[in-house]
Amino acid sequence: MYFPPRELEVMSVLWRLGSASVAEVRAELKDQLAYTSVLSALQTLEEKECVRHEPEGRAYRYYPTVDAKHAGKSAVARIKDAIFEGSAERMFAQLVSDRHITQEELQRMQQLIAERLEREP
Amino acid sequence: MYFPPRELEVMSVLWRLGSASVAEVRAELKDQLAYTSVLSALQTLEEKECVRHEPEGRAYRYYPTVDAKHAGKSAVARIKDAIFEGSAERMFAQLVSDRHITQEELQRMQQLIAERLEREP
DNA sequence: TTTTGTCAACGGGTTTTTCCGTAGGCAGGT
DNA sequence: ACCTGCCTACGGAAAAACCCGTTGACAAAA
Repeated sequence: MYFPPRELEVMSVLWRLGSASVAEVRAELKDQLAYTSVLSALQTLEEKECVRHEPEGRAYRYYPTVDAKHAGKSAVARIKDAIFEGSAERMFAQLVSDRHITQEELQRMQQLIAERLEREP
Repeated sequence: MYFPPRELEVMSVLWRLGSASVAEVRAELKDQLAYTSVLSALQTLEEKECVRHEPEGRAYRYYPTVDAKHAGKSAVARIKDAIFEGSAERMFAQLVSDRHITQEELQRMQQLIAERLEREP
């Protein structure tokens, strides 16, 4: 599962909103694209069966058919293997080097690890 | 900084080996590509100034000009924002859900978080 | 009814990515 | 000198990605 930049942005909108019309996707994108450009992207994604649509009034409503979790799994694996030499630890180091992670987040991460260590001793 | 699938594989080889000739990159790739296919990928990457080359005997030796760390930073940010709604915590959850992370790795991760929490209380 | 606005479908143009065949250079062996 | 083998450069085909204009449908407003 791989998404080129623009298609990833479109998928991102659908994951965030749950579903969206062409106009709604368009409104969420940073770049100001023509309506038909966004429609094209959605049609491409539909061809790949990553989204589907249902009629809604005169327009279509688009739904993601792959969930963010699944896409995230493969994306993380790809980056981890290609860039961090397969090391989850190194990737993690990059992840937590982010300046604006809250203490609460860090603590919940610790909690997650702790639980996992208890579960598999 | 964004690499399409094939170019990412090539960069991955260069990061892992430090540097490589065309033949060496070719040998590391899973897909069996023609020699000129690998050369093309490297030339494309060179055009984008992501690699450079130096003569070595009759052949060229290619060096990455962007380091894995830098590429990793932008890749992680992109995936985090697009797929995990900007949440480092969610991405982290995906990262540690990997079945074959060792206890030692998990403990070092905890260590990393602990240090960071102490440093910024 | 006419106009206006929104919509999807279609087609086309451009760029990027991917892959490879061919040509030509160059060193080493015969 | 000639051939063999490895190398790069070049060109180009094919597919994918990207972007948008035009068209025709349809409904609501004027």
